Parts: sequence; C-alpha cells; structure tokens
Amino acid sequence: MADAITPRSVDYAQWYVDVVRAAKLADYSPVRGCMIIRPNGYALWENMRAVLDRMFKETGHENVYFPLFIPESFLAKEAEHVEGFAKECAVVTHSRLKLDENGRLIPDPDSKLEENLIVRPTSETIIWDTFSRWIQSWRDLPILINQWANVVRWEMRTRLFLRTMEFLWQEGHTAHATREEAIEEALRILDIYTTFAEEYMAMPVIQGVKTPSERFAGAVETYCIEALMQDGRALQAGTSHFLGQNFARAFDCKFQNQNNELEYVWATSWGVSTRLIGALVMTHSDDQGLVLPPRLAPTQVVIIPIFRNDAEKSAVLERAQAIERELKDAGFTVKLDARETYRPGWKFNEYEVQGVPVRVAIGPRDVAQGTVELARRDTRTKETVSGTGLAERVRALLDDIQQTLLARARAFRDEMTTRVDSYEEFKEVLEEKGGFILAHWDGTPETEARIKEETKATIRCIPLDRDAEALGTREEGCDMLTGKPSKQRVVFAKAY
RNA sequence: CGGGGCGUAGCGCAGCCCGGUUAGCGCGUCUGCUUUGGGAGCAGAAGGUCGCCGGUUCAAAUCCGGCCGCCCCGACCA
Repeated sequence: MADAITPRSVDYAQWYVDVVRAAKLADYSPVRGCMIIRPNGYALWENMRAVLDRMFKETGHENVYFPLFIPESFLAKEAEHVEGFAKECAVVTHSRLKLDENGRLIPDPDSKLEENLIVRPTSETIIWDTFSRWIQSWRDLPILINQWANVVRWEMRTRLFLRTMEFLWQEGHTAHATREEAIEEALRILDIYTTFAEEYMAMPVIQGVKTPSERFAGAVETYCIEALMQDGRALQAGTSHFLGQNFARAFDCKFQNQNNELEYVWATSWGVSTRLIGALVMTHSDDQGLVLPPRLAPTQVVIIPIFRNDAEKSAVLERAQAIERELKDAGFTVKLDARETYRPGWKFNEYEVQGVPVRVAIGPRDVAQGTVELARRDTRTKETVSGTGLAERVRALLDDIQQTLLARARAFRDEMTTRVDSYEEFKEVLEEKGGFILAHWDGTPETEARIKEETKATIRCIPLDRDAEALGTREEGCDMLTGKPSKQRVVFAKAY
C-alpha cells in the first residue's frame, strides 16, 4: 500500500502532511521551510485565484505588479510595521558571487550593495512610497489595486501551506479620501472573503475584528475571518486591514481635499494566501485523503473505463468518450483516464486520495445495460444509474456535494462552539473539547496576555454584526478571569 | 533561538553499541507472462561517492573530532 495516510485519530498533524503529499498537492523543497507546489495544488490555487480575482474586479479593483525587492530604509518608516516584520525579513546584500581561494562560492565583497534590499514580506511600504507620487488631489482617489504575488517571511517553524517561508497570495492596497470610505472598503473585502470561504470553499467562518495585540503591524483595525479546523484549532483564513493614515504619514502621502486643505490619505490592505489550501484540507478531508468542494476542484468528474479485451475496450471507450463530451459540454471539468498502465482499482483509489468529487465508472456491464456507476467522494457511496440524462444528474450531485460539505462543516463548527462563564470551565473545554469558546473579556491586553500564557488560547476575534448576532455574543457580562464588566463575548481558541 | 530526533538506492528503513569477504530489507522502477468492476500475482533485473571534511587502524557505514543539512516539539507568525 503506497502512501499510507495516518488516521486523524492517531496523529492529526501527521495526517495533514500525509494528505498533502498523498494528494500530490505539494512537496518539501531543498530549502528549509519552502515548498514545491505540485500541479494538483497549483490547479487548486488557480481556481481560487480565478474566483477571487473576478470578485475583486467586480468591485472595481485593478491588478498591478510591484517589485519583489524593497529598499531596506522603507521598512523603517512606519514604526509598528518595522517592529512587526523586521525579525523575519530576507535581506539581499550582494549582487554577485565569486570563487574564493578554496574554490568555494562566496558573495563577492566588491559587489556589496549601497543599500540592502529586503525581499518583500508584504508590500505596504513600496506601495505607499508610490502612492505618495500618484496622489495629489481628491480627484486621484480612490485607488483600488491588487496584486497576485509571492512574499517571504523568515519563519522559525513552517508547515506545508499553513506557514511556509515563501508563499503565494494576493494583497490589495487601497487609498481613500475619507476614514469612512476606507473602513467601508475593508469591510467590503471582508464580505468577499466570507462569501468565498463559505460558498466556494464550503468553509464556514466567523467575521470579526482583532484585538490590538493580534492586529497587523501598522493597522488601526484588523478585520478577519476565522475558521475552525477538524482538530478543534482555529485558523485565520483572511485579513482585511483599516490602516488609517499610518502609512500615508510614514510616506508623506497627502492630497488636497475639496475644501482646499491638505490631508493624509486613508488606507486599507487585505490578503489571503495559499494558506487557504491548508484550510481546505483541514476542513473537509478524511482518512482516505483529500475531499474537495466541487466549485474549486480542478477535476470535478473523473471517468474510469473498465475492460478486459480489445472488443470490450472499443465499446467501453466509445461510451466513455461520449459521456466525457456530454459532461464537458455541460460545463464540468472532466478527466477521462483511459491509461492502460494502471488498473481500475488503482485509479479508484488514486482519485479518491486526490479528492475528485465525482467518479463515473463504465464497464462492459454498463455498456450492455446503458448504465454507469456514479460514486461521490464526500460520502464514499456509489450507485448504478441510467446513462441517459447523466449531465443533469451530475450537476445535481455536484451541487449536493457542495452543500453537504458546507452543512457538515457548519454542523461541526457549531458543535465545537461553546459558551463558558468561568475560567475553570474555559480551561476544561479548551483541554477536553477544543474549538471556539465564547467568553466574556474585560477588554484589557493584560487579561488577554495572561489567558494566552496560562492556556495558549488566544482571542481569535470579536465578532462583527453578522456573527455577533448568530452567536449571540452581544450581551453584558463579567470577565471570566477578572470579574470586571464586559460588553460582549469574544471568540477564544487555540490557533494555528 | 532552546529541547529532541535523523542523515545508508527514487522513497521508507535495518546494519553502527561490539570495525573484518561482494552493505541488506520493504515499497517504487525496468523486463516477461498471467491479470484488469476497489491500491494485482509470479519470475527475473537494474539501482549505493553509507551527509561532508579530517583523524585512529592492516582494515571505517561502524570508533574519535569538526562541520553541514533536514524533521518534530516549544517561543514568534498569514
């Protein structure tokens, strides 16, 4: 048995790595903390990117590309920002190598750069340096841009997709004339992320705002979506920041408003990354491998022909190709795997591990009876159905799988969300059950820090309207630790 | 950066403590035959600077010294 997957009940972390590798999403690279994204993983990212890109463009954003390298001095211009990122930057100091007297490659001392370059950990600084030249008047605003790029953060500890030193993401950067407009933008993006997570990834999320200690370095407010993984740990799936005028101040970016006054520009930035692939794996997959929501699956339907001899082969393949055509015409992504180098049983397993939502098997029996065997990945059930009207049947099946995955994940999330009122209960639930814990907090960083230190749980977010209502967190109470008054419950969890 | 583990065939490992012909095993790969509706079977074959550098020795995967790298757990983080 190749590529055995460790069951989740035995070792969840190992299961995750096993699934990623068995499903051929990614490999380790020769460089510590980096990963090779394989065709299956990259196709998934391309699908995610296509959906998000469309949503960004529909809301008026345009794509751009800024350089990978940022002058070192830029990073120092925003005080909180430098503090947040300085510790994890890759720095370029030389422009060439040479052979030393021992024949080893070393950076050529003569090529030392006048000013070091950093490999972007995020692009606010270079973008606001540029905005300061693009923006003079209120007529230049708003600017709504996005870029699909790679960034590097020199992390101590990495995990495939969830935290790698280099990762792919999109980063949106916007400039506005008013505070209100910028906040509105940040929340609009948060809604896009929410829609994407729930309707495409089939992953329910809580929309919230971060506490000051969990905020993006340089932001005034960080909005986020938080998801719950199958092991009861939370995962920050996307963030949207209201940056206030912090970067405008740092890069002296002012505009003349309609009252003929000079004013700093208001900003947002927002991003989601290849981490979402990790989130997808940890939301739906099982001990048999990857489970993908149909709306993002690179292959929605795989067709597997079964035959023993040439006569059967030609009859079966003819039928299989007709079905492939029918399903492709209906708009599905379809793969007919007619390779004779692998046997049907092997293929069944292979596509199950890779999470293909629907499998159609066609053998001599089916040709004779005008049927096909339809199997769905999410429930691992199969049935033999008539071959007529197959496209509609597949459409209904894919829709049902998409809905089932979301409903299942939502039920799990709800089941794993617990209201607690005492610190004892909090610790007990955290240890024995995990998940999201809704508890009162007095709003002080001291209490937050103490809870984190004592339990490793952090405040994932303070729910915004939609989820505050759904979760019933907007009620007065007393902090579970200090007993001080609290205006609302917040979401605690151990996080990735 | 602290704690732990590991570098031997493409992958996963044994051998090392106690030095001794040609360094093994499983999976994978290749060839052939039989198979093909849930990860095939049999037979044969190919594949190795034992992480790197140095030392001890008649002899080093094995002992000694140094170096490098990776993984896991913590602190930090999308």
